[in-house]
Amino acid sequence: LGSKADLSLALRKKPVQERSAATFRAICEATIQVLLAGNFERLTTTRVAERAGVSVGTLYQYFPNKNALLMAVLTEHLGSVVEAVEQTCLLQRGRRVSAMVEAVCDSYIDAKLNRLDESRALYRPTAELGCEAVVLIATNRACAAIEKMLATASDALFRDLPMISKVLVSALIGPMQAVMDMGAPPGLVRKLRKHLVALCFGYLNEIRLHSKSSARS
Amino acid sequence: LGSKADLSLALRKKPVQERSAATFRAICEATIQVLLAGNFERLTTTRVAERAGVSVGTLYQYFPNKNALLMAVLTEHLGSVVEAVEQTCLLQRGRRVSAMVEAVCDSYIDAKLNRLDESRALYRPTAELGCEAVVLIATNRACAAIEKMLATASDALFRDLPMISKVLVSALIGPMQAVMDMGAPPGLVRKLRKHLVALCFGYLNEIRLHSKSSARS
DNA sequence: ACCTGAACACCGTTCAAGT
DNA sequence: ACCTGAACACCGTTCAAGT
Repeated sequence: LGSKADLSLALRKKPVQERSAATFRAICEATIQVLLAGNFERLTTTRVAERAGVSVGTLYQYFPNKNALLMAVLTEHLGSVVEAVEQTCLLQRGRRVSAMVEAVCDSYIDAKLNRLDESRALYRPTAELGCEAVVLIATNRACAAIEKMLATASDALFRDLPMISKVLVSALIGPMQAVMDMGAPPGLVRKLRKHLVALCFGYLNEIRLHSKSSARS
Repeated sequence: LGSKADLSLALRKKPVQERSAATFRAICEATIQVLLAGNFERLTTTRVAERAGVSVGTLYQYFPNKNALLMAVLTEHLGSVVEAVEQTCLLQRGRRVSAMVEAVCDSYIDAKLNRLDESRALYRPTAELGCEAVVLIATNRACAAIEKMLATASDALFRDLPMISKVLVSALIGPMQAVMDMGAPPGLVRKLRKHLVALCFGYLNEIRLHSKSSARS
């Protein structure tokens, strides 16, 4: 037995054959089931395998460790959210800043709400080792999309768009998460929409290149 | 042996006597040491006890479980950050919004940077069970402080300050965390300062009650 | 080629026994 | 009053053996 934990998240087998693909999916779905059922601590390789109807050994044929199992599911989840944002960004190219901000905020919120349970179950262990890497990939994709969109704005010019997009993305995540932790009641979500738009729009208005500078400080 | 985990975070013994207080502190310090030394997975009750020069049993006289140990350290860390922000908020009462925003952002960033290593080591397991509760207490304190300060602003009026302060706090955490995950290089920190100010100021400018409304959408 | 499940190492937690 | 450390339950992971 190696003393160092295998931290690689790469899967051991891609669904090479017909039957094994079903097993693979069953394990992934069982993971979400177990996660939704109980606390994060209830997530046990044995329990997942049991729920998937296979033995532990089978699980370890496809995933190198428990974390990889969790990350696979998280990757899938984040991917679907990012995809929604990317779509919106494409559609908004050439529009005015206010339209862009509203559309992106809406699509982000909606994508999250579509999978509220999954998202809440998944964000508990988000800060685990190896998870940051996965989250970073997702946020980088979102940043790239937002960056390119903003570069095409018809009514504003920006300096340092890489930084601006990173601030926007990371600033949006916190309030969204907070609202979801409170169960995302509709009234609060409505308020959140308005405030996130104000946050983004106010920020962009503040750091955009002004022709006439508004004195401050 | 009870099958349910003891999730209570309450300490079992407050430093009742002279000697035991030293033991208590030793365990807390050992926890940070172990955390700073290796990965989060290296944090083991046995290892912490060993480093503190006591046996595992002694550790469990003071902390009901491993999580409580972690939370005690995190609480201390977050408390010091919040305290800095609270101080600044008091000092800024009655000032203009721009001054408030700059001062609060600075104090938040500085408080975090003062304990950069600790903060980075601590935020790995932040999303663990029971941690959210502790984080919530800290953010609620920060929100209350910011809310009261904003209510005294000389140049602006706000509606729904509870919501506004919550958005501000949770929006600031993300970008800050991202920069710290990158090691917080000075150049990036400088940029962060500017961008967080712009984020807060732009947002507040956007949602404050206007006398003359600037047309949007 | 894929699956099984007993076996191993290790960790959180306890408790009878020590001083 | 405080500490010890062997003991217990349980979990992640493996691997020889099965089909």
